[in-house]
Amino acid sequence: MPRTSRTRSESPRATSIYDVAQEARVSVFTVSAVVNKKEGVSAALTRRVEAAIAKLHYRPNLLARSLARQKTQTIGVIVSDIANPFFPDIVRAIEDSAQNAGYSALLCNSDDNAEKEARYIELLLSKRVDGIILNKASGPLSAAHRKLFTDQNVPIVLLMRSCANLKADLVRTDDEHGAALATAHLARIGYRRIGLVSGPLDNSTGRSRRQGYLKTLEENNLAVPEELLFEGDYRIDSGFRAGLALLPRRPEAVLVTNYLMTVGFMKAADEIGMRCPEDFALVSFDDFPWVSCFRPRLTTIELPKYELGEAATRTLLERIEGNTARATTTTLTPQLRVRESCGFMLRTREAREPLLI
Amino acid sequence: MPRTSRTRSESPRATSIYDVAQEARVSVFTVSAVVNKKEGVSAALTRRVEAAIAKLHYRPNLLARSLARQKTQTIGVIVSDIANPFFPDIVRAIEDSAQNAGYSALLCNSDDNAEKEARYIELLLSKRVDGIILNKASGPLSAAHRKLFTDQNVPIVLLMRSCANLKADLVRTDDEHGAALATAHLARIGYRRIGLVSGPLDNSTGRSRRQGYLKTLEENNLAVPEELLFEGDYRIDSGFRAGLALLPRRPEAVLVTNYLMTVGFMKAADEIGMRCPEDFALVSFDDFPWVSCFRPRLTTIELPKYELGEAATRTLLERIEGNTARATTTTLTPQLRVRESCGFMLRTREAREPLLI
DNA sequence: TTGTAGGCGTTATCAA
DNA sequence: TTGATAACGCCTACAA
Repeated sequence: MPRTSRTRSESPRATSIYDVAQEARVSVFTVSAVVNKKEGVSAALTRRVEAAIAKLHYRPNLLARSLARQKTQTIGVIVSDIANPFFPDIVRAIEDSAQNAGYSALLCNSDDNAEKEARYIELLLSKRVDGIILNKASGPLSAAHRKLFTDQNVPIVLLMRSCANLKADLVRTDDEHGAALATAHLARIGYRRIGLVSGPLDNSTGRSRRQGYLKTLEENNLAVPEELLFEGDYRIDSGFRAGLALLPRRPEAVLVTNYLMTVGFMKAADEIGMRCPEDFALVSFDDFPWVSCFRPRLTTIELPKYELGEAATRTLLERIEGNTARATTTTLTPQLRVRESCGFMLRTREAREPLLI
Repeated sequence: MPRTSRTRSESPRATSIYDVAQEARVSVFTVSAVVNKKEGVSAALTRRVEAAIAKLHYRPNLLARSLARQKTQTIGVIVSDIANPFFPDIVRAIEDSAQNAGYSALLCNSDDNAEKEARYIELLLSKRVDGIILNKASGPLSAAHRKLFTDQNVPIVLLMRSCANLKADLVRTDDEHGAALATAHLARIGYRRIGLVSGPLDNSTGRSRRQGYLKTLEENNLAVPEELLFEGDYRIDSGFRAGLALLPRRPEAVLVTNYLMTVGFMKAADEIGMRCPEDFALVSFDDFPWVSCFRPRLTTIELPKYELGEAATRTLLERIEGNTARATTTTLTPQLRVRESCGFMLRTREAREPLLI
């Protein structure tokens, strides 16, 4: 058989299964069987092969294996931006879970840009990943791409954001509930003019959080303060602009639907010279270990990031292993963490003071 | 030629270069030439091939290409933990730069654990990545692994931490200088009992920062307060323990050498009931957009994270493209950002007061 | 300019 | 139990 003169590369080829077979005086089949721990290779040959492997430092070329097996043991992960602190924990969980199951993760940042996302999807598919975890950019999926997924039979699980024209597994948090928790908390404290800094309304997360907010206002017989609604894009700058726009209109409280926008919002408050919670109350989305260390301590809606990543990976791997049941939605429950930025302590103290007079 | 009956898989094969060749009534060579935009294919055939590609939605299998070309257009990235806020920006930069040059990034978390790191290195090598960016775990590299790199001719660039027995390119920040800047600033304000919460001293970063601190104490004729030195591991909990250990000993100031440990340290201060900067001054390492929004505003040594990732990728890609010059070290300069936690404002006010009496 | 066929390093089928 | 050999899908030296 081939393996003749090494025409192309001058650098010595890495030792292949042929070299091992030759060294151990067996066929490549036997080497392959030993490497893959298959039953039924005699002890004698197994020993010889193992010795040859050790001697030659043989390591199977996973590229060739992937090509032959039609399986790469690799998943693609597309998030909008790993530098957004919402994602690192999720990606960490994905990588952990994938690795434990023998998979690696290819990381992509879409910047919530449909074109970039489309390019990444094609790339991942060309690289023949076994599945994709997708934090979908705003907007629908192109028909061509949808066809690609089904044609190539590559499972995909949606992370956080659903996609109108793609019925795939979805792993998300209960955003409407989260926003409702936050809004209800503010209403309970006694605020009536409660503003909202939402995410983009062309995706499910942004809409759900807004919905939870609106529903709760209604439940509390609070009018929707149209001049206190702001649509951001989950980035710092939009939070900053939201602050500049909303704070002069004197909201009593505001719900900011992610951490980065809260950061921008607080910057704006600094510039304007308004303090939280004295001049306005705030509840933020997403919790981090450091928010309880600095003032104002943010009252937040905690999103179980690591669990999100775990669930997404678990779901994807099940699909890869052959689960063909219909698409599921896994919804994790967020939690309200009351601290200081909502002015809870403040109000209760104020409320007590009149009694003291 | 082969491509006979489809023995193995029942699911329809993805369209391959052969299908395109057949559809366009040309040879695979011609298709390959068109796909790779090689000179010298007649306009007529080019048209036919392109039509066939479009009709069949052909996308080259990058796995097969990698195997044939002996190049995967993929780099491996091993960091201790993407959930540590120091890394997301770096990884983002790496992914951006890699993508721009036509490479993808495989992400791995070593948890600063030598065994885990070793497993990842073997995995990446087996996957035939074209190069590796390594934020080395503490401890030397095993001889076997060093041999692997040279044998397989896979370039590697070290990120932040050097490695005693591996002469490879290194991209890092000037940690000694950074720590010196911080310490000098504290000394200038007038503190004399300055503590240190260092990282692990078995790696270069931890040692350098400690060295910068010690050197600067000496330059300022300050004794080393042995009871105010604490060796942490860059995680929150070690910062917390550092706080519990050091704060009761009443340091005037403390240099905490990363953000997560600062978070733990502040938690400890909260529990003990000591305030920053009133009861102790603090300078932290690493800066984030949100540190200026919450109190106390941290005075920090800013590390150019994105630039670090860019430089590491650039260096690696040059090696991959064939640069064989001797190993280089790229050192980026950190910067002092004076805010409130160092007590600068406080002290200057106090300093003025006596004059007012 | 285009085609033929061998090689990349595995896996897996089918004989022996 | 083992071996020979055809895939996997692409690239490319060499021939035509």
